[in-house]
Amino acid sequence: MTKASDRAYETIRSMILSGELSSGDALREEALAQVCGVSRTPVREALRQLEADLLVRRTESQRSYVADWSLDDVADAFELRAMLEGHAAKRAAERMTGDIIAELTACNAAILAAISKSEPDVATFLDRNREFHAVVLETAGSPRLKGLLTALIEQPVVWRTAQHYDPEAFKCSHGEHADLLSAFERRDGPWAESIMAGHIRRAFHAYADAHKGLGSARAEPEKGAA
Amino acid sequence: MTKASDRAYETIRSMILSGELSSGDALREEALAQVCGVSRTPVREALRQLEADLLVRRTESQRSYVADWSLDDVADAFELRAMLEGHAAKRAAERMTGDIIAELTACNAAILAAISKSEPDVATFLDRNREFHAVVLETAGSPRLKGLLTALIEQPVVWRTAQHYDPEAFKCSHGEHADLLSAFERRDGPWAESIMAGHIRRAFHAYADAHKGLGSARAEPEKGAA
DNA sequence: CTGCGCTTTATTGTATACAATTAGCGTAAG
DNA sequence: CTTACGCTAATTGTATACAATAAAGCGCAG
Repeated sequence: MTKASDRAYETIRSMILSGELSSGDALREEALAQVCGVSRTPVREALRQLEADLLVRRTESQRSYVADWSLDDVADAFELRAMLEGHAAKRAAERMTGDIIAELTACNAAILAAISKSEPDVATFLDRNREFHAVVLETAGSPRLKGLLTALIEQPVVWRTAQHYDPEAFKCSHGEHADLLSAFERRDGPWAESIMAGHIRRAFHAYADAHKGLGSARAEPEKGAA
Repeated sequence: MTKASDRAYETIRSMILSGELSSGDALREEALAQVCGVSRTPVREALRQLEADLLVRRTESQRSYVADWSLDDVADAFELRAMLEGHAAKRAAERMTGDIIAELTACNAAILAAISKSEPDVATFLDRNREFHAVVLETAGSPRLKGLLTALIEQPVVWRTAQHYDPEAFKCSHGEHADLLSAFERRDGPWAESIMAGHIRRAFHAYADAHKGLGSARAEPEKGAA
């Protein structure tokens, strides 16, 4: 996207993810246009994209609202993600090269460094973690899989649970990445698939534990990392 | 969507599916606006949607072209579809009710009737087949899965292979639906998953056979049915 | 003849005005 | 008191004008 619509997209998205807008809030184009400092046209485009991202829902009468994510919705998303990213890992293992293994190894080393500090560097962890998964997805070599997963990963639920991670959980995530690298080195697709699926499911349970007691009440936009 | 943008979407979509526009053709907003009898605004919206459907691709410089589907692309799409629809079938089996089984049974009976004529009624076959899969997907009860699969099913490749079907292939498709019903009656999720995945893969091979010899050359927009 | 860079032209991005639709509310009838 | 109808205001959809940007054509220099 280009300048204005991109700006609108990022602005609205961060307003949703930060909690400045809550689930169910109405999104009026005119108001958003003013907030973003652009006209309604790029705002409309951004809303379409956010709708595709499932961060925004539109009623039959074309009005937009911040989507609400029940725990069931979150579980649904994670289940699909586990399946699709597992599949991606399997394909990646079959197509793996030494260069990419090196890249992933470096990435996971950066993750280890970030979480080994006295005060874990969560931002770096999230960035590198995202990069790790992106490289795997790229290596899977399926444009459609990439498209589907991108929509699924870039979601509200997935972005603050890392805050709740204890040192144990960080190490666990790093260790699973290392296991994945072992599977990649051996070109063992099914193994990679199992590890990745488990990796994502663990992330879900970390999220669910942090929210237990809420039942199926709407989930606040929280971040979690796989 | 509303009148104008919907009209633009349908018009452009059918131009692509019918072959009036071929793979790689440039899609200029102004020209399309005139063809559709609307302004550029709804055309732009339609193009965004078609891009999400993967019928249209956009370059980095925001120009739109009719997407080209190599045999590899088609295989990629079918593989994902097999996995996701298999998953949907499994979930559907776990959530199955008598009413829905009755609905699916009626649907498959209509399919049998359509293909039992001296001249198979392909249009009815396609409609009912689509309905059958839609009901299964609905029963799976996962909004996200539904979203992902809808994007994957409504695709160019999938819409004319049924023309190439011989009576055998039609019967095969009907028989697999019947098997699926057996699995649903027994609430056997894994069985349903296997059948559905095989069902989709068979459809892919029907497509591939009809196009063998083309190598990875671009695939004409053809229809195939699962 | 070829390659680079500028000018021109085509195409898309954005803003704004206006039309159409929808929701919200008040009023009046049952 | 409830409900149904209709009016008003708010919101989205569409068209069009203008701005920005990228492609294409042309000329000039090497």
